[in-house]
Parts: sequence; C-alpha cells; structure tokens
Amino acid sequence: MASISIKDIASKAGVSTATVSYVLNGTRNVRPETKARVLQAIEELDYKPNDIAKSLKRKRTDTIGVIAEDVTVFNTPEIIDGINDYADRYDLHILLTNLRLNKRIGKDFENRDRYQKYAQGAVDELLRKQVDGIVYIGVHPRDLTGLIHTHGKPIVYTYGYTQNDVSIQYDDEKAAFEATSYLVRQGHSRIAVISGMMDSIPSRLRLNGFFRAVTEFELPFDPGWIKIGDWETESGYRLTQELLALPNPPTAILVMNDVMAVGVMRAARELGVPVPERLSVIGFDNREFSDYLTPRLTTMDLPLHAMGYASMEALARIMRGEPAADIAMPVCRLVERDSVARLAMS
Amino acid sequence: MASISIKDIASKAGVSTATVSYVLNGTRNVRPETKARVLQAIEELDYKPNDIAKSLKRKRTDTIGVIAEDVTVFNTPEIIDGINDYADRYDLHILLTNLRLNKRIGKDFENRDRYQKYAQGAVDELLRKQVDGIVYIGVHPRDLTGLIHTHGKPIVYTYGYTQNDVSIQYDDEKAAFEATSYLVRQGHSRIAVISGMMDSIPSRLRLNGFFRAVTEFELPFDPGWIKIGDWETESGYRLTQELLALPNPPTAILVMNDVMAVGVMRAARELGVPVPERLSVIGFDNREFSDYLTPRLTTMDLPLHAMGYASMEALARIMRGEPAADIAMPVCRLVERDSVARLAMS
DNA sequence: CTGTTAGCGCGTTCAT
DNA sequence: ATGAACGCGCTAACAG
Repeated sequence: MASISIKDIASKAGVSTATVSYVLNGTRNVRPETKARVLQAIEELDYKPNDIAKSLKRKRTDTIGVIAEDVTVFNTPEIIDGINDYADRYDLHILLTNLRLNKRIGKDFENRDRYQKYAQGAVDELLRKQVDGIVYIGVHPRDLTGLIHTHGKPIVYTYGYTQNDVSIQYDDEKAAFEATSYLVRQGHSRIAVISGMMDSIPSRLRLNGFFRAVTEFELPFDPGWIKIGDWETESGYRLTQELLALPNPPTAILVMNDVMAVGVMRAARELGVPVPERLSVIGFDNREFSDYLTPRLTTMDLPLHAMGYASMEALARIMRGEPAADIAMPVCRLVERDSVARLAMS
Repeated sequence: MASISIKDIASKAGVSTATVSYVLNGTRNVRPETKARVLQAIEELDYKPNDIAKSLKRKRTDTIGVIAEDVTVFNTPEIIDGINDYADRYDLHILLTNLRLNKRIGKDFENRDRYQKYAQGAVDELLRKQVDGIVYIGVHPRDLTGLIHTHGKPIVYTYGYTQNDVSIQYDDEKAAFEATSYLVRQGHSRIAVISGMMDSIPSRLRLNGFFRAVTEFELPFDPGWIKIGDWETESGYRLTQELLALPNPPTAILVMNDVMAVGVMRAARELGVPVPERLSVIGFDNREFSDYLTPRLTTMDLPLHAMGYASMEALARIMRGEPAADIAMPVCRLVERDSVARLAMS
C-alpha cells in the first residue's frame, strides 16, 4: 500500500505540489478557494505528512536527543518530565537513549572509560539521526567535563557539572543553608551533619551552605558534629550511634540524603531516642519513601522538573546563538513533615 | 558549515557515491583496496552518515515510538528500561512521548475522551515521524481497546488490556495465587484480602487467584475477610481497623498494593498489634519504599522490565508478520522480607 | 565481480 | 500558482 504523498493531493486538487506545501505550512498566500480544494483533498485521502522528507530538506528535525545515564534512577523520570513539558510547548520531539549505567557498570564511576564509550556511542547515533540538540542527564552530580564530543551540536548537561559546556544544576549551597536556617528557626542550635562522601561536589557545596548558616546565626560548633557518610543507610545508622553517644549530643541532624536518614531514624529508634521529640532529622532528596517513614521525614525537595525544563530552555538559547549562562539556577524547596520538632527557646 | 556527505567521500576517494554506499552498508562486494581508500576518506573527513536521508529511501527508520501515559508513575521507568534493553540489542531507537496524564488530568480516567485526544495526537506525531511501530505504556491496568488508531502501523500495549490489539500484561491471577500459597506455607489459614477497587481488572483477577488458593488449600472462608479498598493508604488503614475488630480476626492480610499496606501497618501499630508476630502483611508492587518500612514489607514484585522487553518482542514479531500471541506472560515474583511470620502449625 | 550512472523517496523553496 | 532543483543516501540497471 503506497502511502499517499503530497503529489496525490496535488493531482487530486488539480494544483502543483508547491501549492500543497504552501497550504500545509502557511508559508505563502494561497487563494482561498484553491486552499479549500487542497484541504479537502487532504481530508478525503487522509493524508499524513512525512516528517522525514521534510527534515531532510529543512535540515532540522525538531527532535532533541536525550541521553539518560539510567532512567530507573529516582532523579531521571522527573527531569525527563520537565524536558517533555518544554518539548510539548514548543513542538519538539524527544529521542531517548538510556545508557542503563546502573545495570551495566553498577557504581563503578571511578573508571570513566568504562562508560564513556557508551555515552559517546549514544551521541554518535543521535547525531546520525540529525537531532537538533542533546540533553545529557547524569545519575549523580559529578564532573562531566569533556565526557562526549558532539561535533558542534548544542549540548546541555544536567544533574552534573561541566567546565566548558552549559550544565544545569540546583543550588546545593542554598539548599543546605535553608535547611539549617529552618532548624534554627525551630529553635535548634546544636546541629550535626551527616554528609555524603567528600569527593562529591554536592557534599562540599552543602557543607559550605551549612557553615555559612553556622556563621550567620552564630551557632555553637563542634567538629565532632560533622560526620562523613557514604550515602547509604548503614552509614547513617552507624554515624548516628556515634553522634548520640557524644557527651553533648546534637538536637538535630542535617542528613544529606533520605537514604541515610532512614539509618538515622533506625538508630534513634533502637537507642530509645524519639524522633522528633529528642532528635530532629532533616533529609535531602524528597524521595518517594520519605513520606512513608515513621515519622514522616522532613526533607529538601530537588527541583528535578525545573532542571529538565531549564535544560531545554538553555538548549534552545544555544541553538538560537544566544547566551544561556544567565538561566536561573533551580532551587530546592523544604518539604515540612513530622521529623523536626520545635524547641522551646531557652 | 556544510556537513560532509557521501559525495565528499566519493570524490576524495576517487570513486562513485554508489561505491561509498556499498562500503558503508556492506551491500555488495568492493575490492579491498578501493574499500580501504573509501574508509580512509571517511576517517579523514570524519564523515557522519545522515540517517534521515537513509530512512527516506529505505522507508524504515529503525525507530520505535513509545507513548508513556506518565513517566513519573512508578511502573513506567522500569518498563522503558526493558524496552531500551531490547532496543539496544537490535539497534533500534526510541522516540519517547510522555502524555503527562497525571499532571494533566489527575485520576480522571473515567472520562476517556479527556485523554484520548492526547493519545491520538501523540500517535499522529509519531506516524509523521515514520516510526516503525508503537508501544503504549499505561499508568494502571485498564481496558485500552480502541483508544487510538495507528493507520495500520503495528502497536503493542502494555500495562493495560486490549481486545483486538496485542497487549502485554503480567499474570495477576497467578501472582495472587502464589502470594496466598506462600501465606499458607507459612502456616496461615485465616487470610483476609484488602483489594483494590472492583472496577479494576487486576482486582478481579487477583481475587480469582485468591479464591483458587482458598479452594485448593481448603482454607476456611469468611466473606467478612474480603474488604474493598481504593488503592490509597487511608483505605488500608480503615479496613484493617475493621478486620482487627472482628471476633475472629485474620492472622494475615493480602493487600493488593503497597500503598494500602502502609495503612495496614499503621493501623496495626496503633492498635498494638505487632507485625508480623500477630498480623502478617503481604503487599503488591514492590514499590521502592516497601523496603524502608518497619518491618520491611514482603510483597509481590511486578515484572516491569520483562513487560517492556516482551512488548518489543511482540512488536518485532508483528512487524515481521508473525503471530505474537504466544509470547509468554511475564510473572510476578515474591520478595520475601519481614512482614510475614511463620506460624506454628497447630 | 567491481564500479558507474542516474533516478528515486517526499517535501521545500526559488526563480519564473 | 507552478516547474524544477534540491537535500542525502540507496539501489536498479548497465558497462567493463
């Protein structure tokens, strides 16, 4: 079944293919009555335009290649959703590549070569498909500089940092500052931190935000209140035991992800320290499960949707040759639930 | 910058474009030394083939359109991952459309017209992009028959049911049967059910599986042990209160999703009924949070990855003109954790 | 068997 | 409003 083309429409309507094209795209004026004839022919033959042919000539596909390091990691779907939100508004399409990094290389991100070939291969395929631009979504924030070559095609990275290309991240420093400020407003001053690993950029930025709050609010500070975790539940559990064994234990812990916060709450429960009455806990990420914990976890929500959207905005600007550096950095938002107690100011 | 084409390669290598094409695709024999010249020219000019032009001629894009009703719903990323897994193996690409139904229409699935236009619009766009086939991923299992017209393009639905098209679902009946069998093996006989809403196909199938187990294992049966929930936590909470107030309360509850199981465990805790010692709970879905509950929830894992993969397999068969009906139905798998107690057989 | 010529796929767009 | 070239690669037909 040869599908009907613009030619069929042209002959049926008794006009040239050029005219049909003009009607289709509104590229030029067409006398109303011929236009009507064309429209009717399109209707009767149930004509469906072929975007492939169009793209070939226009040298534009209106398609953005999205490379996700792993769609099954919690941050990715919401970022994709933000990308789609933008794409819908501007009639763009998404060619999705899923690197499946978690399944292929696990957590072995030390070895960059190990996944660089996947990333570069994905880019090459997208380039062959003539995407107009590329968005790269990492699985955890790290330096992605020079990971891939796009041969001049615009690219924006998100959930990762870069030196020379545009990358969209949320404001880690501010988030930690605000989380700490919130604890202060609730009357806390002996505030501990369980951070992620120190080779992580977010860990360092958040620590900066925390220290800025310590300074600004003139909080007491004890180096023993800063603990370095590894993002996993077990480390939250162990470090909380250490913190609660201190002669002068904190009344609140700022935990740099919700997964470790689970360990914090488990340790507190086992030690008979009620949360939030004697220990307040504030997490990071607003993972789905944080709402199902007991007590429900207060945590910083990541602006994932906004990051996806902003990535597309940045990409669009780059494609238009405009600067993209001034796009506002998405900010985190505190989700107040039940794991932080208001302390009587004494 | 005019990108280099097959012509540039041809002239640089001193051959015709046909020869270059033959080298590129291995479509015909080329003398090794000319082949080498071509390859070298490709290398030197850093030539990147244009798949758009290729697709136009071949009338094949090696691209599958995937329509997700909502990528932020828990089932979707894993299904997409399964689709990608298949696509990687067979050099297919994925054009993703995200209907964003949750954000656009909430839970208003009664009103089919409300979202049908989004679905149909997505299909039309994909068709214009000349995808070779379509996979449609629902957000909850319901009858999707006739939702969209694909004008003869192959389509497979998953996470939903259809009458005339191929759809891939997991085996709900079997899953419920096995969950119940597991409880029986652990020594339970007074088993209650908190189902989802009764207009839901999975609810009915699972109830069938449960009843088959009741019959097969000759379990005592009390109609008061069958409760109809609405998939939300609150209903699990309320119905568990009812169940535990019964003169002859169950020792175990089969709950048709993990979200309601949270309510079950909450009610039990408040009533001072320890889980699993006095009440065993088994959930459905293996949501991420189920592993963070206290106690960790035993639940049925959904074969989402396998469903995505099977959808692509089915699609490939249809595209080859083969029957796809005999593709094995993916099965659920019990994730044994800590919410079910082994009862002493008495 | 190896290589070339030329038309084609389906719309777009410029010159007429 | 139209004819025809064009985008880029594929492939049938043909030649050596």
